[in-house]
Order: sequence, then structure tokens, then C-alpha cells
Amino acid sequence: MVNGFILSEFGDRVRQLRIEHKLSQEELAFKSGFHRTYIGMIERGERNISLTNIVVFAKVFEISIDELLKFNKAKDLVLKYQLKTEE
Amino acid sequence: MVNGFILSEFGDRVRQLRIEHKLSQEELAFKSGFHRTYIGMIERGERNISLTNIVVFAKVFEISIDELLKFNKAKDLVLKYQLKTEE
DNA sequence: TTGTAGACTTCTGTCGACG
DNA sequence: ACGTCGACAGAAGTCTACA
Repeated sequence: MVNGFILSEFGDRVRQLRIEHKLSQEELAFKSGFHRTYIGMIERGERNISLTNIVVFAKVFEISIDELLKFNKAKDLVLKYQLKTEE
Repeated sequence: MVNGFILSEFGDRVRQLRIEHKLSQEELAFKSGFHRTYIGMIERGERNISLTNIVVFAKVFEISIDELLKFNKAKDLVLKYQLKTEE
């Protein structure tokens, strides 16, 4: 699955932001309103998060959706030209 | 639900891009690999699309994820300071 | 403090058919 | 060409408990 790494990428971004904000998974769970185990799954790239929940993380970290989804630019470029049929 | 309008917002964006690309819902369904009815539901804001599927639309329209999720900036700012508890 | 496992409910996403 | 309905399998997201 080509898109699998997007989830790891998003998970890494969440973990990075969580550490920057000096939060434990439990504290982030409390602030976001998600379950503690779910936060862990997201950080490990095991869950395909929905748009509304992406927004929740943007709110918690006080950044825009754009910024939250600004992954490694090179990878983003690769994505632009991969088709679904390549998965 | 505070986040309900995000889905309408995303739906509007998809519809806008689809029209720009001169595609019917059926044609977009074919290019994206989704079902025709699902495209309609997304455009009407009735479905909470997942991260991997957001990526698929970015690919089809040949734009970055950032650009796809660049909604009305004012609304984005509002979002930044709304908490989940306000829903 | 985090990962893992299981059971559970709700929703996503598919599909055929009819307006 | 699009909206809507109803049925469906599978995945999202919750929760308790143990390492």
C-alpha cells in the first residue's frame, strides 16, 4: 500500500508536536478528547484518521491544518504523481 | 457539531476542483477509484473522509495535500482557537 | 508512561436500483 | 448527470485490563 507511509508520517508529526508541547500520550488524550490507546495507535501509524479528527489535532497544537499536514516536502512531491492504481 | 462545516468546506473544494478539471462525478469516481455515490456524498459534506483518501484526491487533482486543504483562511483561523469541548 | 489485546459500537466506503 | 435509498463488509474509535 503506497499510502501506508502517510499514516506513519502523520503519526511521526503528532509525536513530534506532542513532545514539543511536553505532553504525555495521556495528557494529549485528555486535551484532544480521544482515548489514550488511540493516540498511541495514531503515532504508530496504525489508524487512518478522519478529516474532522485531523482538525482536532490542529486545534490542540494551535496550528493550521496546512501546517499539521506539512510533511517532508520531497515525499509530498512523490505523492503528487503516484496514482491509486500503483498501490 | 462545530466540525460539521469542515466537511462541507472540503466537499465544496472537491466540487470546485472537479468542475475546474471539467469532470463529471462519474469521471472523478473512475479516476479516484471511489464509487460514484461516494463522490456525491463527499461533495455534499455527508462523509468524513480519511487521511489516505484525502491523499488520493490530492493525487487526482495533482496538487499537494496542503493546497487541497487550504480552505477559506478566515475560517481556518477560527478553527485554530475552537476547542473540542465547544462542539 | 507506553504497547498490546480483545470486545464492542458507530461510521466509512461499496454497490445496485430507481427517480 | 446527479440525488437518494437500503443493504452490506470492513475499519474507525472507545474502553478495560495486563505487561
